[in-house]
Amino acid sequence: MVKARVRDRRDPAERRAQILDEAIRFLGERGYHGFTIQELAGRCNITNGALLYYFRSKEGLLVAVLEEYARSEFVDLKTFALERMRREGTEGQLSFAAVVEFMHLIGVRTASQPEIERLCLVLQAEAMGDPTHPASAFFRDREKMVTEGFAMMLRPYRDDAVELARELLAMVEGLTLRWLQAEQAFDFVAAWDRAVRKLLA
Amino acid sequence: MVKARVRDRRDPAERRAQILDEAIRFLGERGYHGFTIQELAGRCNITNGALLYYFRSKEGLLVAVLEEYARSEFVDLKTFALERMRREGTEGQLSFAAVVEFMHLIGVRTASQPEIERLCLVLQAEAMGDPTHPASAFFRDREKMVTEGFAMMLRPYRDDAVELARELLAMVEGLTLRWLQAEQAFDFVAAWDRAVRKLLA
Amino acid sequence: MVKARVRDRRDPAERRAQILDEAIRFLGERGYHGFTIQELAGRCNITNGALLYYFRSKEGLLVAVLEEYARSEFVDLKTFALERMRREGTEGQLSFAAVVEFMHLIGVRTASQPEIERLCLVLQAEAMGDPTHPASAFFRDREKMVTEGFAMMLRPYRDDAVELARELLAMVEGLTLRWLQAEQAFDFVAAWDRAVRKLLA
Amino acid sequence: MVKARVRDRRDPAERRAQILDEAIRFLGERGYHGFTIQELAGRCNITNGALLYYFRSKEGLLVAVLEEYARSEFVDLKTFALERMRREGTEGQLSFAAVVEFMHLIGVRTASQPEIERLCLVLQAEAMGDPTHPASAFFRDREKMVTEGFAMMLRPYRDDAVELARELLAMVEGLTLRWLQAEQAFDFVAAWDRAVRKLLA
DNA sequence: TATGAATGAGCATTCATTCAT
DNA sequence: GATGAATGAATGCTCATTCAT
Repeated sequence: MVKARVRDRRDPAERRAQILDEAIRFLGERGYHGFTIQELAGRCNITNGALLYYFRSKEGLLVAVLEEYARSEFVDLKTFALERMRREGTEGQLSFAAVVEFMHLIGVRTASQPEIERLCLVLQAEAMGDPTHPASAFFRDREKMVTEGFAMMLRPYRDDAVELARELLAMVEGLTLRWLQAEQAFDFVAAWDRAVRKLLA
Repeated sequence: MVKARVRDRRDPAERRAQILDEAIRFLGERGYHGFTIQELAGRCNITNGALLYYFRSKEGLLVAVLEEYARSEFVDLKTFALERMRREGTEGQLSFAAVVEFMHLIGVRTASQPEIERLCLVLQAEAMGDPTHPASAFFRDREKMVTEGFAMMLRPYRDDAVELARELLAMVEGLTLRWLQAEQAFDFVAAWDRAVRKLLA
Repeated sequence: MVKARVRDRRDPAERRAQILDEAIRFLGERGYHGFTIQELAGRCNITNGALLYYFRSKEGLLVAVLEEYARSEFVDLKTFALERMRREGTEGQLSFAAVVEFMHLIGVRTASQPEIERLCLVLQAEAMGDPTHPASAFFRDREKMVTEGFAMMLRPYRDDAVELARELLAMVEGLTLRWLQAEQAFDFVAAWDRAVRKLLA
Repeated sequence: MVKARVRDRRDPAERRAQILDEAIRFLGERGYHGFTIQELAGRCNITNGALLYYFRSKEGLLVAVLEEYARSEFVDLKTFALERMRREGTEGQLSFAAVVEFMHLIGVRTASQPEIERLCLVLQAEAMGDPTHPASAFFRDREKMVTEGFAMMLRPYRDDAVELARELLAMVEGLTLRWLQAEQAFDFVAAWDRAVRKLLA
């Protein structure tokens, strides 16, 4: 309006990253339907026009956030798995000890990025019952991929790999939910490690 | 001319129930921010004015849905617990066998009302990061109540009652999430019973 | 809704009077555009349906209020004038002393019914610039009638009867406005009598 | 297809002024409760969204109009008073001749801006009986300020300064009311000057 | 790159009015 | 006479998106 905001020119990549970062937090708080371009732009100290210059639409922004999320997860976890397999000389298979360590790593990762976990949980829940939700396909695919990934890891050591995979995944998500709900009032990694031990017993 | 809606007068209690029922489904699909009074009214074949005649506001409707949910849960589970305690002659304490049965009952209940479970999950996630969400207080309170309730049940039999309660609750919610995500593609009750056995082992 | 209001059957004339009375107060507070049938019905402890049974529409109610107002004013003032003329044996003409007394009576009347005066002022202002206002014609006519009435009274004693009439009328209304604005903080009759003396000097 | 509104970009200050100008007229016609953002936008040939871009809400618009009104009145009248005091070398006091001239100036001002005067009258009446009206405080304060201002001016020359102030103010407002009601059918300035002479006699 | 004025569609809510009971 | 469920048309306001600068 009459604000006379100072024009704040920045490096495009940097700005994109800033928006993405703020978007993760904000989307995690409000969900896709509850957040607004306008307010997100405000949090980034830019105008809504500028924001839409980087992400063509609200949905475009969501997709970018989701892609960034998938990429970072892939990098962290896959890197670990590949690295381990190379070291152990096994091909496409992790030792049982490595599987346990992998589970632990998941816990550490989760505990270290509560905002991203919240985002994931909120969007997943929002998209769950609604096939028209722009994140619907993403989470349906992810569900399948991740279950199969876990099952494959466990198959050499258990007959009930699929059920076990399901239990482990249910536990991480359920525990994360309670952890965030309780405002991180308990030690997530400890709780998760304990639960893993029981489920893998 | 597409109008020609016939005035459709109904018994108030019946209409209220109809709206509530439709609202549970719709809220579970879209969440609080994603659903609109307009469309819900359409699904009920009434005007938005008529809907707001029964529930003074969007938030009022949500509260009514939540209250209905809490009431029905309370009736089902508390009834079982009290009945059991009476039969067993114990006071304020369930036998271990009854606790196991109680867990089973929870699974059966969950599997029998997927829409309500979805509603609960979606709203909980939506409200999680946002203290201004109209369901925020409800789920914060519920979290505490339910954790304490579980812990109390388990205390006579385990030293780690609180942690165990947390694990069990995380498991139901996580399993429900996956079950709904996978469009109920696996046997929920069996999966839950199996997980309970492991966690209580 | 679920209120179970007790059916409160009453004598029609009495009910009509009750509604009219409440309507004068409420219309005076909010004006025609600012008041709602719903709230007025609430103040009368009946349903909006019942209210519209007596006055077919919002506009109908306004007209009834205006008619009642005009009737009561006519009765009070005209009665005095006619009575005086009869006593003085003059025909269609008041003695100067009677005119002064008439002015005083107007002041007393005004001071005795602030709600009605507020109603009149509010509706008049509201209707002033808006020919589509349902009270527009009423106040246009009244303006003419009342100015001519005053001028006629004064003509035998003054050459500038029209201007004087205007001044007197402007003064009553202006004084009433300030009196109501100031929440009746000064003696209206005294102020008016004083002003009349000056203007008639 | 009736759309085809051409995007009409304008200088913000100019647009604001245009809206304010149109708002004064429209508010004066319908009052706060009777006017709609929608129709005002139509008169300005913009969408209601654009209008609310300049004034955040209906109430915000009213406040802006009132502020503009107060500012312009202050400038016109205070300027005259200060200028006069400077010329006459008196401090904080106007000569009696200047007071008379000041009254005349008020009349000229009033006659020159019927729309603004109507606005003021309509809003004042509307707000009079209703403490929740957004202009309520404004007119309550103004009432006090203006009465005291007049009284102060008159105090050096009269013992009954307060009563006299009241009479003068009642007269301007009453006369304005009749002038607007009668669609400006008489010479306002002449009528007011005449009345002032009588009241100051 | 970024701004910010403007649009158009949509949303929750209000309200006068109707009408079966 | 009176109730209250239901309608339909507004109304203020929000918001994703466009676009000239």
